[in-house]
Amino acid sequence: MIHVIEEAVGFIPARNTSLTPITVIGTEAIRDGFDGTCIAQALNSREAPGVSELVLNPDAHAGYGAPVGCVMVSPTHIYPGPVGVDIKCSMSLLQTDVHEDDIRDKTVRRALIEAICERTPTGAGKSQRSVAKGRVITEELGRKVCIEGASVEVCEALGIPPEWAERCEDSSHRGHDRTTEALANRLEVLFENNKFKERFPGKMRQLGTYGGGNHFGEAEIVDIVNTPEAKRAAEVFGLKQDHVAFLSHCGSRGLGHDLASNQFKVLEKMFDTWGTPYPADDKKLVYAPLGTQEANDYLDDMAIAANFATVNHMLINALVLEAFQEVLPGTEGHLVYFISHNIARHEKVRDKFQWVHRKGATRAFPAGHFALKETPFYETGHPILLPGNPRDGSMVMAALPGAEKSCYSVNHGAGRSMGRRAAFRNLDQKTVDADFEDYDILHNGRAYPRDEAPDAYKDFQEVLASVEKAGLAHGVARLKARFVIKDASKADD
DNA sequence: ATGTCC
Repeated sequence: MIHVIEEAVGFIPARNTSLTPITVIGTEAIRDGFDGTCIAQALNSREAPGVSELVLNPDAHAGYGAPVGCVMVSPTHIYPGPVGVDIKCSMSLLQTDVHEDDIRDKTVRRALIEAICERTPTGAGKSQRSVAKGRVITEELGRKVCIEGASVEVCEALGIPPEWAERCEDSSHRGHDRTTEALANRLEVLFENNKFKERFPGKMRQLGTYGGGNHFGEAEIVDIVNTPEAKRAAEVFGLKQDHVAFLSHCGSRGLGHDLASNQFKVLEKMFDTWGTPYPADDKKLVYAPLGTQEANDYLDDMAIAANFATVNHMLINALVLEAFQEVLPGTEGHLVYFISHNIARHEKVRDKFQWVHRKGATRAFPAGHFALKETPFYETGHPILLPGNPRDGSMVMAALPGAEKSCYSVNHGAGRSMGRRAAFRNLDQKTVDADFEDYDILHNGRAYPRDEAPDAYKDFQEVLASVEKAGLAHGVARLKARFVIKDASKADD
């Protein structure tokens, strides 16, 4: 079914042969590993109205309507499902000046884990502990967070260095008409709903928290790839060889979840009212044609959730830095980058502006891309932050011109190889925990959640090899985990 | 992903 063009590039013909085929990135081992549901979802998504292009990345697996690990492009339609329920789920990396030798001692690492967990809790529904050291999130500030994202005023109110904004893929999102007013207006409409209004203060108190599932914080040792391009990029990114960097994965928490779920419901109702057929009979592929009220509302909700996710990440990084400073006084740190893998962006694809839905996919603009002109990364490409797993490491990459073939996108990590239920059934707790013991990686839980174990995910080296062989990006630095912060409430299930 | 079903 997958036709091979190069070692790690192939295609799947669309069911409707008048459509261009689905681009598939992945070596033979990766291609053989895609499950049937994932391929079916890719075919469904390809034939959905207004979709001009679909890319399946090596980390792809079955998702909500569209596969996690795909890129869906449309000049005319917006698709909430292929953005996902965790709007602007993202990665961020904080580089510290702490040397790896300074955290070799387990006692130091345990103290760091405690100091970080004290400020940035994990788990569903968790809010900030003691409102994270004096930070008070009033309703007014919460509104500003949603409307402005990481603006100077919001950053200053929350103790976030405002200069980190230039280290963001997008530090603030605007509404459907590219104004901030649209978001202010939309928020007023949302507040007319009593449930939203009641839940709003609680949602805002989740700023600076990780949540559950695959979200995590991880202390890493940086190992810069030994090539001239990698060294040059690492210097621009501000990476420090053999020093501790902190990698975070989280998104828009309960707010994004509520806004996304509500949009699915609203659009489904519209489809049913109008008798509009669902793409490939899948309700999860509901859409709104651009220019309609429904599309505008969705784009505004997406921007509000994205702004929240942005400030959430920035605050987590500020709190993590504070935690390091408490345990290791004098620690300095700066944000390397913050980049999403669950968002739709208006980008130039094949010479025209289109909505690029990245569902578990990371933007990959190479050096010289016009959109990077005003950023520090015009000469190198922006950092691409790819979590693998604690045992086998994570990776910082930078895009190559070849990324054009995947609509300037790469994967977002390793990708699941087994579902959560299968992981609980198939993986042995002792074996999972032994990995952490053997590799001397500490974590905050009593046991590591089996559904999040390294072996519940695909072979990260094979995924990375796919990206490199396809010519999409090159490695800049390897990240080696030293401790993990993660919701461990399901570890003993 | 998610006060894991309003």
